[in-house]
Amino acid sequence: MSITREKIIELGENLIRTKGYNAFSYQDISSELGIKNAAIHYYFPSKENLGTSIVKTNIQRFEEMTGNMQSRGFDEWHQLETFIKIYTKSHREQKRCIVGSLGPDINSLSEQTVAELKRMSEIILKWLTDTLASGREKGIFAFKEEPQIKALLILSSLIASLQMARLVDKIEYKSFCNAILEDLKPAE
Amino acid sequence: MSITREKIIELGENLIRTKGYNAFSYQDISSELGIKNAAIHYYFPSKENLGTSIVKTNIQRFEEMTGNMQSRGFDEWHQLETFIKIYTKSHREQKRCIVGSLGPDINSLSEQTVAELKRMSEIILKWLTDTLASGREKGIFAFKEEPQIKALLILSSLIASLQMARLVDKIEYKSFCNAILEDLKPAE
DNA sequence: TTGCAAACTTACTTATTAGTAAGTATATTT
DNA sequence: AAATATACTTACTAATAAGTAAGTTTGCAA
Repeated sequence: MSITREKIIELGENLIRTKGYNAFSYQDISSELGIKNAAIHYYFPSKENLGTSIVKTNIQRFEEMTGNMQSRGFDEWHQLETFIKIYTKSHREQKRCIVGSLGPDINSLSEQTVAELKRMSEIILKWLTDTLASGREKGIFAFKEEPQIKALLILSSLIASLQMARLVDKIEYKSFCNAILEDLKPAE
Repeated sequence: MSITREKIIELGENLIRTKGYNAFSYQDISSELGIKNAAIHYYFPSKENLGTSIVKTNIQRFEEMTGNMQSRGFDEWHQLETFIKIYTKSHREQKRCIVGSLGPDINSLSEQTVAELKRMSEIILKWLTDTLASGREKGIFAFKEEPQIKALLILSSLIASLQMARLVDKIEYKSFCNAILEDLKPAE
């Protein structure tokens, strides 16, 4: 694949995760890459197109990660820990996640992009639900709620906390993430 | 105060909460109200100005609500329940809250608007923290975490769940909110 | 060496945006 | 009756947006 194409996707993702979809333009990308505006249209005819491609790339990345963890035999606790690390990394880099960045803009996104975004949310939520359920069966996790509800609670917390962290200064993000894991620990 | 001014604020708030700050224009408001673009500039010279006013209005509304609950002697459980009702109402109306709508866009908002938004987040978080802390002292709530962390967890969940609800179809929002309250119930 | 495709640039169009300056109608005050 | 303030409209400007059509360079294949 083309290096330029990959750089556009990477930069576009960063712009979405920092400024937001409607606040970035092809100019932001072209000036950063030292190319012309039309060069981006060469790879991605429309902005919708670029948006959709970015989401698709993220889905792929997520599925590779979970696939890897499962094939390496990570237990559920280890898997959840690894998953949460994505968010602590995002927090360090002052970025949000793709779902948290594009979600707010669904009313101004194309059908295709929305469809991919929904697919991504559902894939993440399904993985988290399954991991929580099988982890509880094995006694690794303990929680009262339905796995789906618990998954939604955890995912919501992670997504929104990245936003909140940019608004409320004194957040200790690590203790926040610890609290999520701690809450799942079975009583001795 | 002017009725037109109030209508502009109300419509602006709705647009921010549905489309997002960068996706709505003065045109959206003027065409809806049957006035000209410039009429909005008469009341709000700049879009930043309108944004800031909308946040200020929301802060006022929140402080009136909490003030009312306290003066009427609502206990902590009742107060939290009422607070959560704001979000179930938003969910019914397919809207997000102001913090959840503007938060994603802080990198493209004016200093003033960001300052007011931060103030709003801190006011909400402080109220929630205090309510959780005093509720736990009275035995109304039970939770392991620091009140501030717990407040952040709950607020994050509420904010993000409004976003998630628009992405993941099968969410039962009521059970989601129930789970938050249920989690705070002391063991018998 | 010619032909052709990939990877762009140049130069543009069209649409939309926030914002402004000057004018107008209406009601209120002096 | 004259002056003034309120609440706008008309008519625009300047900037930026996405997008396009046609041309250019470069490397490779026939």
